[in-house]
Amino acid sequence: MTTIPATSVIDTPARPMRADARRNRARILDAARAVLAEHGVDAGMDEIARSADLGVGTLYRHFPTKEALIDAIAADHFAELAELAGRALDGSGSPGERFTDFIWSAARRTRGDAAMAQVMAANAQVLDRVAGTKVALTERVDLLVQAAVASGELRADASGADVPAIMCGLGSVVATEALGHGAGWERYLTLALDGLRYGAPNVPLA
Amino acid sequence: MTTIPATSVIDTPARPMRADARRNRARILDAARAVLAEHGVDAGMDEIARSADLGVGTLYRHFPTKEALIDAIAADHFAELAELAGRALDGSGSPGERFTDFIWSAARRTRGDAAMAQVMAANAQVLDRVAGTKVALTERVDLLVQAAVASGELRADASGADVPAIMCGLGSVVATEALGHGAGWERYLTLALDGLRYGAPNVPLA
DNA sequence: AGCAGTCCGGAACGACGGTTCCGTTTTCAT
DNA sequence: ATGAAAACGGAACCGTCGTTCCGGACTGCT
Repeated sequence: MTTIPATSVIDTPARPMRADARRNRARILDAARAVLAEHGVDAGMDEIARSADLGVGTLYRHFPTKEALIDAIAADHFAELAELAGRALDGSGSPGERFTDFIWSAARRTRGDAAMAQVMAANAQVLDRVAGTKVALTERVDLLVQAAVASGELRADASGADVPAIMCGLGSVVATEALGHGAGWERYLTLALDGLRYGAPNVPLA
Repeated sequence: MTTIPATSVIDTPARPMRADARRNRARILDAARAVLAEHGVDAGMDEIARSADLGVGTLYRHFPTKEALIDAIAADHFAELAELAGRALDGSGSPGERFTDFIWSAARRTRGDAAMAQVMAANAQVLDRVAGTKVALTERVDLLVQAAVASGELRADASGADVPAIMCGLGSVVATEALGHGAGWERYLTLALDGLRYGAPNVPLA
């Protein structure tokens, strides 16, 4: 009796992707990353398809929806950030230095990517859908912050939850700057980080 | 010889607006403010018209374009902020207290207004078009910051230009929160303000 | 009251962009 | 080599939304 190899219910399909399909999938992701980075989430599917030298139909074969495509790219982005966080954790220097290293590298990565800046800044739905891929990032950020608090370099009440808020603000500063305004995202980050440092006055003036 | 009273070339029209027109204009602005505050700049003209109990045609009689309507409301908003800045200037307390008073009151005003948060956060074109109404605000903010720097309450390199960056970040934190996320805009503002204080470390750790 | 001019209402229009559909092409196992 | 399954291309579709248009209602002056 020939038993069919028991592929678990939800698993990679028995048959691997055809060669051209695999190649095109990669081209779509590359093109989408580039076009979205330049024009933001409002870029059209046609534009992405053209940039990938493919028909729109092919895009929809690989991603059922524009939303799905953006989610996939956002998930990649957060995976990259998690990777950066991991590298910072393994890095040298004091805990505070590791923390700021991470923040600056993450900011540099996000800068110049209009779509990801928009997602960071104001796209809670996307953030929800990629929540799964964000856990690794969140965990590592928590570790970075806790260590820097313990070493006395960050204020005692600093928390990993402050980081998304800062990055969210950064996203919109970047997005505004991309349109020719703003006083510089570096300046913004410096202020925000200084607010997190130990020694910053914690009690509101007023 | 009867001389026509020389109304300057660009002036309020000789004939005042008809009573119903004036009434409806006010209703449009009220409804637009409310609908936009709740649903953000993506709210439809139909929705605004319905909320004002008027036909869309009437909207377009008063504002040639959706853009014009949003600009008008944004201009009002900045006028309000300028008013708040003026009140802070006249207020009591140290220069630093006056500055933080203004920031907090401006933040409270922007919070709960999705459209204005979006405009602050990422709508450079709108910001351009209302640039005229923004000069009063900018001037007063500069005065507030300069005084607080002089009194030693803000870091020496603080500048009025930092305020838009902070408010821009705040806009996107608020926008994200409106969708159920975020660690609290108050927390964000506190961090940002602490970064501006005198005594905040000015030299990057790394 | 009557009239001219102003203003209103809301159906219809047109542009835009995401999505679908199906004839054609490519791949791959036999 | 060959046929069937898988993938591609891109014109057409459809829903949405800003905007226009014009017949009808309303104001305000005489």
